[in-house]
Amino acid sequence: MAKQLRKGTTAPGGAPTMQNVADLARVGISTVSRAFSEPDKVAPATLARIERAIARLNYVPNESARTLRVKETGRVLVMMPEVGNPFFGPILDGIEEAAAQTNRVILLGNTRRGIGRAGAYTSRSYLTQLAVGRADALILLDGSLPVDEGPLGMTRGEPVVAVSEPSLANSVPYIGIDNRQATFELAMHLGALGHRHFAYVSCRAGSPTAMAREAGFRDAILAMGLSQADQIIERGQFGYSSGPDVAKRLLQASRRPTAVLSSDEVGVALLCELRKSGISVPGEISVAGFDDLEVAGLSHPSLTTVAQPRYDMGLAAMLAVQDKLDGKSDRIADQIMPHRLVPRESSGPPPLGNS
Amino acid sequence: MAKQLRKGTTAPGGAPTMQNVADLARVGISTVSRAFSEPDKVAPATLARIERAIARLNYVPNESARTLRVKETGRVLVMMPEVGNPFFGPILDGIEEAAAQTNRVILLGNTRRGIGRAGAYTSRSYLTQLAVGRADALILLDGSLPVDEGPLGMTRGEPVVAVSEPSLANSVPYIGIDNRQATFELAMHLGALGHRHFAYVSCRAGSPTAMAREAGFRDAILAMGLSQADQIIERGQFGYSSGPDVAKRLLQASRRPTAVLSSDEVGVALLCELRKSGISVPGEISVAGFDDLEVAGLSHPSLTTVAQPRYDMGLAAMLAVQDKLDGKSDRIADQIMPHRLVPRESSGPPPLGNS
DNA sequence: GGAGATTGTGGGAACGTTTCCATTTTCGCA
DNA sequence: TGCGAAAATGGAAACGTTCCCACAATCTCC
Repeated sequence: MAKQLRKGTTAPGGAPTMQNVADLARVGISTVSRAFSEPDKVAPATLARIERAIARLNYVPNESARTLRVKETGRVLVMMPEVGNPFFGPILDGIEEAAAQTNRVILLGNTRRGIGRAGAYTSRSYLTQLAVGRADALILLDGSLPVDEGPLGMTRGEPVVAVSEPSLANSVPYIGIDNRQATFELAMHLGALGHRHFAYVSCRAGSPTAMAREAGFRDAILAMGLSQADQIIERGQFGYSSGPDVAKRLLQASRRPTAVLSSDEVGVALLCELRKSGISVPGEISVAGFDDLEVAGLSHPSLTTVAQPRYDMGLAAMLAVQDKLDGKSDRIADQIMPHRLVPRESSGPPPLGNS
Repeated sequence: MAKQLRKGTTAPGGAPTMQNVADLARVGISTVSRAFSEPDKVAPATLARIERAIARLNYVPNESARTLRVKETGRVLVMMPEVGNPFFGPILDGIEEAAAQTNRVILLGNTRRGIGRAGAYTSRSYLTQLAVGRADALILLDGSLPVDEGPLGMTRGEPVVAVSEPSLANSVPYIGIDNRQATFELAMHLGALGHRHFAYVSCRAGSPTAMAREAGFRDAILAMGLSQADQIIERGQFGYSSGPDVAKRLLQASRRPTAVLSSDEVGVALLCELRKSGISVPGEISVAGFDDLEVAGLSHPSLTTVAQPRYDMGLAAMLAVQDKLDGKSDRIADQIMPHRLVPRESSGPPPLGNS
């Protein structure tokens, strides 16, 4: 009942509060708050006392209380189709790097389960559930996510940006390479080696990226003056596991291609399969991938591919988002990043008499 | 000035609030709250009205306000040394899977920058900064992080668990394989093929995992009745890039080993290097990795290795954490998960006359 | 040496929930 | 019909910040 517990004193049960710091430093609570936000508006002596109190109490500001007032979470939601996919690794790394610079934090979301992962009886999508009030911005690594779904969607003006794969929702800025041009160059590289019969294996068919690449392939066919009819196009959702399947179909084709374009995963799997069948690469068939995953450089033969600056893409995305959040810009602009053709052992001239 | 705006009415500026829902549904605010937490204690008719209001207003509960009251964030912090490393992919995937089941969310932290990433003038570590009040639990994918650092560290009783790599801090439960036993088996596998001269390349030297594996290797040497002196042990931090280096040193050794044990990364890089030098694998040298990364199965020759159930490890870790959070258990127990020896093409009998 | 500016400080009202408690309504049953 | 119990409901006090405002103390300058 004594005076000393007039104001809560030192942390009773839970974590120490700002009030506790204020009491210990013999100042008002608003002065403590000020010490954090505008230290130079606090007298040096007072500041010192407050700092000491903070250290003694081991005080850490309560983030929820702050967020409740200020309406900024310091979190950025990153949605991706598979957390485990190595393709996303460097992107995530870049995002994290930028986030760290402003003490922001990454919230990880998985689109695998798609929509409808709502709790209770709010019939909102997982995305919305997760996003509204839980993060300040959204970085999409999966274009198929319906961002502007619902009456409001998550779009209360929070920055949204799509990385590496354009969003199906229009009006979402895109940061990534020019897939069409990149594929065009890759195909032309093979063409320059002498190839005339191509197979194009499209992964994640239907996605804007897949379509852009396919278009780039067609551009090249046209540019080489070849007949579209001669070129095989396979579509589907292929991973490492599809090697045997794809290989079989390609080899059975009435007119066997001398060059195959696809993804790094399919490419490497294909390499394995062709070796088993005793078909030499690039002697009989050239193979090219896409993305320049680590594995492309380590396979045998090493895989010709196109490198995307994945780390930089992640970095750029997060920086753009932060600029918008911090009011340094009011719109996120599309950013086309440079790709790089990486010719390796798996591409070479076609067998003689087969041009 | 009219009566209708007696209670804030419909969302003026920001997001709709629970009060707005209450007004629209013509009930008290506590009834709305109850509708969420104990729907069966609310009259069906009332419930229906509330649901309709929620739908109409597009209401989503404010998480910060809830957290402020209830002191549960629904977030779990996952700290890892490199976000981009493919080894962590499946682990993260498992964690995410389990998290999704209870509507929890993953906060990603990077230990790369280590300690000292504090903001303002709280001299707390990044970890503590991040953890206290920002997450309900911590999953460590990097044993070297000093969890119990500081007067309190983050340890206010929040569940902590180390996955795949034991924490240097004692008292942190470990979920992962028995690295010593696994390496022992791997070495014995090579021994059974006839090998007598080994090289062991230790990665991330100094970590508990590395030490356990090295111990397992020594166990095997002993079990085979071989002299320790004959066996080469290299230590360091090796990634894919170390192939040439490691290869050179091994081949220069006074007594060239016929079998090399290391990680998948080093193993694959080594394979590349040996091929370039015209040394046949496994004809002249057998190579074994560890972890069974995707690349191990795709390299040429495919790499003998030990598989860890990474997805299951992540899943188990998150489940254990959640059980503790939800009061279903009061201690997280160590969990040794089963590993699996994966013999592939890169291991075979030593060259004749070299046993 | 006093008026007005400047600097430093503290009080208290939000922010949007949850939860305790009190109150009102409904129901079961004699 | 009436009485107690049970079921529904609403009011209001936290939770720990931030920030507007008011007040006090110290300067500045003629």
